[in-house]
Order: sequence, then structure tokens, then C-alpha cells
Amino acid sequence: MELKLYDTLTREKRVFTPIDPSRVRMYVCGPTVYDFAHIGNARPVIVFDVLFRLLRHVYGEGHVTYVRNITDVDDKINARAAERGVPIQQVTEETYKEFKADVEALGCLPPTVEPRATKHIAAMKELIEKLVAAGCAYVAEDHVLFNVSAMPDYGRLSRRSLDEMVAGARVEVAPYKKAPTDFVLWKPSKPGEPAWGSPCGIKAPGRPGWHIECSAMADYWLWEKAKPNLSPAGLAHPHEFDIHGGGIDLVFPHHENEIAQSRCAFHTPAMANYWMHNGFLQVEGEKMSKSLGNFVTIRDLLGDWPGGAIRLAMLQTHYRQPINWTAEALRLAREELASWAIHVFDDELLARFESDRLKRLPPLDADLVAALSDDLNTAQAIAALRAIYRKAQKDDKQRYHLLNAAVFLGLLNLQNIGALIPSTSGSASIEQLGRHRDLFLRVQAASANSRPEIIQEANNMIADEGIAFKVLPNDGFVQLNRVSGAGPPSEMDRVKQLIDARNAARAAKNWKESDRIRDELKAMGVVLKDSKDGTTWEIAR
RNA sequence: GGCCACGUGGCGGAGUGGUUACGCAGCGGACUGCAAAUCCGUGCACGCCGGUUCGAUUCCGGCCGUGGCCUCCA
Repeated sequence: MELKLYDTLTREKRVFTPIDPSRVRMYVCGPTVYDFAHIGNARPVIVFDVLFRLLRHVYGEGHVTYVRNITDVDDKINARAAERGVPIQQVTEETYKEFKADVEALGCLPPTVEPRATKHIAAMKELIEKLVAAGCAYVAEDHVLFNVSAMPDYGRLSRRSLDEMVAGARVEVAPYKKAPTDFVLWKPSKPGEPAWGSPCGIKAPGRPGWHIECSAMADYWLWEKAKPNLSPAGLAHPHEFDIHGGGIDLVFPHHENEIAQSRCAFHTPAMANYWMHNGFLQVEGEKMSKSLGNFVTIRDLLGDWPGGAIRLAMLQTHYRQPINWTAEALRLAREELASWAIHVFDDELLARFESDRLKRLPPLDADLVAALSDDLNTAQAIAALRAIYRKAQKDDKQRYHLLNAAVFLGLLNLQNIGALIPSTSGSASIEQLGRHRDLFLRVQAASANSRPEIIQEANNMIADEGIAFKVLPNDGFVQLNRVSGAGPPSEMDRVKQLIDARNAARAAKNWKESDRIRDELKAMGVVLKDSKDGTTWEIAR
């Protein structure tokens, strides 16, 4: 199966051929950790997680290195720390933890490495000195600046000429720059700002610019650290790696500058062989901004929707298309996952699947892999899942394949399948569960880290009804329980009794009685579904 | 202002030089005592104007509309 990826540099879909198939290397720009990540931040994380999964599938799990950096030195972080009156490191550590929890709840695998900028200052300084030595950078007023004229095809990625950039510039040019397009590699720090000993003989302490961080960390992890594991073919292209990803807004200037830095420092024709960019995201048809009040954090969304539903909604649009983020799309995604969970999955299937996974996974659906191999066409991949779902209604084998495919795409795991199937313990009322269904889903969908807090919050809201959510220790499923006291006999048992009584009445063609019982169940919040195989029921919404 | 994308049926959203996306909603049918649910089937489309072509939603040009970048925002 050929894998094709769209390359922003050449603006075309090309067959993907890794430099070294035994070690496929990918770098994606990660978050700047100063606040909760928003849904726009989630897009590249999810998109490149799908790519990571696909690459692992094609080249083997141990043969893909995925680096996603953490930018933990940045003026926005400094500002936030000052605002809150806490040390910078506290801001970055806290935010990183939250980010990790969010991303996990969205079904993303951890990258191979998550390097932090502050741990790679030496590599950055080394790179800067290399650039100065090569005549591609210069020192001015304690800054080190990249000399853009040293890079002949600067602007190739973003398809803009130097003239355009100068003409279109709307910012004042700092006086120490030789040319308006030159950008900062290193800058001096004021007292109180994070600072390290400067390179190039600069006495004043300083800190790195944003662009150099990525060039340095990419090279450190994808070349210096990867070298020992590369085949001769891989070593023939020093410093180059396979895929560089990020949001489309990073094309200029960030990625353009990364290319300039890395290529000039290492004298290579390319930094990465494929440049991939995800499209932008709007919220309910409008640009997301704090002033419009439609700024949606991942955490907020996870409060209202299972992570799998967020992921499904996200992947329904091709990654390069703009996406309009709506509650309606989320609702549909949740309903769809719920219908899979309710109609074709059960505990026996999940248990069998989990035990199989430890040994060997069943082969993936060919249509699914073909769709993903065509420049990550997740919309078509999801269509393939729906086709399996349709077959799964009749063929038990297909249920297993659907589960396998959904787990592969990261849409479902044991925990969030449970999230879609509400249940009560003996004594809490089903009607109560129905009423608090959304709250239930919020608790069930929470990541392990954030769950205690969310469960506390949820339980505070329903405390006056004498009920509380409880996490079952074995499987992580959530139940609604009565807090204390004996309570009435199990309502679940009562439902079963009533259904049996109703079916007895129906068998006797006593419709009046059977309808009365159905109404009684309805009053409890239970909706019946009769089928050939018997009567099932679910919680009313 | 410069540069770059995008514009598909009631809604969301793939794809294609002539032939099915898919999902939701709608309609019809099966099932059912009725209802719900489920399953099966089905109508509805390619912003506007030109051009290339036997034929364009798909290629080219123009226009209109929306969005992005040019400000260390994914």
C-alpha cells in the first residue's frame, strides 16, 4: 500500500518514501505552555496522532520516532507568571500537566519524545554559533540575528518573495536589524526574565528566539540521538528527517525560519522531506477569539463531551480543510459512537479484544488503511468504519473488526466505550440518571488525572438529591449511586420485573395492561424497544 | 494593500473530466397490536460568468463571497 502525503513545499500529494524505513522521523510543533490548550491547538495534536498511528502501522511500532516539543520559554509565559505572581516554572509545569491530560483524553498516543526548550539551550547555542561562523547570522546589540539574505530560496515554503515581505510588513523594524526580514535567534533578558549565558561572546545573559528552539530540538532528537539507530541509507542524508508538521499559520514565519536555520547550519538541501500543515478552525462560523467570547478550551469541551466524540468530530473533516466547530457536529459524533457502543459492542467482545491485543491485533480493514494512506483522508476512513458497522449488524465477526478499526483511529477505548453506556447502581433512580446524563458523560469522559476534580464538581451539583457518581475500581466505569441509607429496592431489578410482566400481558394480548406497564416504565425514565430477540430498554433523554 | 487557500444537496462533509461518497434530517418500505428503536430502499448538489472538450462539479481565466498569513496565534 502506497502512502501519499501532501507536501506544502511542493504543493502536491507525493508518495511518501522515508529516508530510512527502519526509522521514520517526524517533528511537530507543540504547545507553548502558558494556559489551557484550546480546540484549535487540539487539531494538529489529533491529526498528527493519526499520522503517527498510520506510520506505526506501515513501518512497525518500534520504527517511528515522533517528536513534539514543549515551548516552555516564551514572553507569554513570563507575562502569565508575573500576572499570577508565581514562578515561571510553576506556570509551565502546571500547564504541561493539563495539556497532557487533555491530549490523553482525546485518545492521542504520547509522542516518542516531548523535548522542552529549556532543557536544550546548549543545543540552541551551538546551532547559533554555527550560523554565525557560517556567516548566516550576526551579533548586534546583544542580539543574534539571522541574516535572511544568506538564504537564497528563503520564502519558498510560504511562496512569498523578500520584496513582498518587506512591502507587506506592518511592524516597525528594530534598529539593530540589518534587513527588516532578519529574525532573532537570541535576545538579551531583562532582570527577572529567564536567562542563560549567551553565545558568541555576548556578555549579557539572554534567551533563545522561538524559531531556533525547533531547529535545535529537531536536530538533537532526530539526528544526533537517532544516528546510532540509522541504517547506512539514513546516514547518507545527515540532519535531514522525514516529516515536519504543524498548523498552517506556522508556515510563515516559523517554519520558513526553521528551514533557513537548519539548512544554513547543516548545509543541506532540505530540513524535512515533507511539510504538512493542518487547516484552521472556526467556532460556530466565527474566528475564535477571547473578545468574541467563543474561546473554547479542550478542557471545557471534555466537560461536555466524551473525548472520542471530540476526536470523531475533528476527523470528519479532512485535516487541510478549514473546519467549523459546532456543538451540532459534536452531538452527531457522540450519537454515532453511542450507537456503535450500544448496538454492536458488549462486555464479552471488549474483554476478548483486550486479551487479543496483548498477543496480536487482527488485520485492519483494507478500506480504512487505503483511505488514510491517501493523504490522511480521515473522512473516508470514517465512511469505511460506517460500512463495517452496517455489516456488523448481521455478522458477529464484523463487530470485532469495527472495534479494532475504531480503536486504531483512537476513537474508542475500554474507558470511553463505557462512557457512552450510562448505568446506575441498585438504588439511584434511573430517572435521575437520565436527567443527569450529560453530567454523567462528562465524568465518564474525564481523563484519569482530571477525574477526581470533575467528579467532585459533578457530585456537588447533585448532592441535594442524595446521589453521587462513583468510579468502579476495576474497569473505570462510572455509576450513579445513592449516597446513604438503604434506599428502595434495586430499580434495575424492578425494570426487569416490569418488562417481564408486560411481555406476559402482551403474550395474553392484554394490551391495556401492557401499555399501562410501558407508561409506568416511561414515568421512571425508561424507554422500551421491542425486537424479534426480545425487549431492550434504555434511559430516556 | 500584498500573498495564500476555500466556496458541493435542508445541514455537515469526501471525491471525480462522462458512472454511488458517507453521516444527520426528509420520504418510502420491512418489522410491530400500537409506539419507539432497528434494518432496507430512496429524492435532493457541485458560488457566478466565460473558455478548453464530444462532454466539466472536476482543467483554465475572470468575477463575487468566505477565511488565513503578512504581528514569535495550531
